[in-house]
Amino acid sequence: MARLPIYLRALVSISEAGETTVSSDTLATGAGVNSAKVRKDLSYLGSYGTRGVGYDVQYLVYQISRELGLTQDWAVVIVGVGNLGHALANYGGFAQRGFSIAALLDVDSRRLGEIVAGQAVRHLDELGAVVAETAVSIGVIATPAQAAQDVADRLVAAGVTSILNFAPCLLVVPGGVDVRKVDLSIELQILSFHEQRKSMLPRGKQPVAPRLSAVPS
Amino acid sequence: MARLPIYLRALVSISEAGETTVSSDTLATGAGVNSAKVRKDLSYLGSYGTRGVGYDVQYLVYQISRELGLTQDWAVVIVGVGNLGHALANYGGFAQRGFSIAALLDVDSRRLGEIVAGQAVRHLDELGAVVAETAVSIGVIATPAQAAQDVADRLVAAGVTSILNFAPCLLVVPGGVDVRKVDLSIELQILSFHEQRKSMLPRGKQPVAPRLSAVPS
DNA sequence: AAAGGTTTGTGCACGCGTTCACAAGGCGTA
DNA sequence: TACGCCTTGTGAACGCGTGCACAAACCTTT
Repeated sequence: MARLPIYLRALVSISEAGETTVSSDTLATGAGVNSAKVRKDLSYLGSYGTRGVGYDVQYLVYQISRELGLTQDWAVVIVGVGNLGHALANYGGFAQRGFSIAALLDVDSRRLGEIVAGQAVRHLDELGAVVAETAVSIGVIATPAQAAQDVADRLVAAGVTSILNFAPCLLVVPGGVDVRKVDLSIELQILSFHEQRKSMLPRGKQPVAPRLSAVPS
Repeated sequence: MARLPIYLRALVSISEAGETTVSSDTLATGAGVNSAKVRKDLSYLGSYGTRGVGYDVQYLVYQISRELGLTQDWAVVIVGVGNLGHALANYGGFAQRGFSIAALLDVDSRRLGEIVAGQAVRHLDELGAVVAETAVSIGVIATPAQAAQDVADRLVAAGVTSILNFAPCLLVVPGGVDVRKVDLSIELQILSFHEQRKSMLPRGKQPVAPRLSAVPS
């Protein structure tokens, strides 16, 4: 389930607050969901809470971590060391959760050799070697859209079976390869949609300036 | 619908390829969904395709842009100018789609005055003034988790009604305020989950190193 | 004008996820 | 030990999104 990481974060927060046990209702509040949903989800992975008491926080953290595969370290390769690639490489949340950056790759010769987050940027052609060395199974694409499909093909060819795609385009990959997409501008467009709905009925604030030509790319 | 931005991107791509008309099947392929879903979605917003031909690309781009509120410019304020804030400020995809950055705010005195993407970083205390000046309705939170709720409260107090949250935490906001969450490490954890499932039955690659202590924060 | 091919629009049924509601069960207290 | 409180686990119904399948409609060709 996609909610397990949310529960995990809430549980860690609760654990840091000194609680040793937690009810489904408390956990649901911390995760922003329904308590019945929490119980169903936890029962799905054969959980063991005690009726009348709740769940043991530490035990639950371990169980979810194990289910998510976080009891192991995963090697990640980041392709594309632009603004976003820099931010991802320097983002501390990865190492904390057992994701180590095996390499930073790019094709721009001006970026090669640059030290980012303690690693030298290497050329994309070294992808095969990197994957072979460190058993990389997760690739992160932080390139422009037009390069993304080629990078994805290379990742798949090198044996990477999970891809996190930040490029604003559709990737086609063979079966057995998981792709998750994060598109910043789509998130903003969805917010824009809601803003517009809000400005319909109630006399709300208007946007900065109307535009007549609406052909975004 | 949350799929409209995807259709829009596919349509723009198709338009750039020189096509003036498009069938639901072609659009579905470009968006990675089912053709029936495309037709349902488009009919929902009172679309006008012609049977036997398809949809007029330009007209559809305009209709979807209007529905999403992209015929207007929206002012966005970015709070937190760390690695991620830098990347967001420099990300070209925003301006292209009618989102202009009204201000970059932070509380770290060392960052104040720094020029990022053509703008000087201002102090978070100026939020009220910024919102009043430029009618900001969308706020982006790119701060550490512990500061996120406070920033969200300030945004709401200043009149911002849509928030894009990159901080890994749950935000509580009053009704009428939309929050969308983007959590990079959760995406990786979901991929980790799938990787682990893959390594179960088939004798697949193993992760770099097993970890015994699994208490991410 | 008529026929054939193509594509939209949509009624309908299937399936999944969500939620309610309650029985089962543990813990504390007397 | 018995009683009452609290919380889990889950059966069942509800609702929604998805996809199928087909009629309606348009264009092209003859």
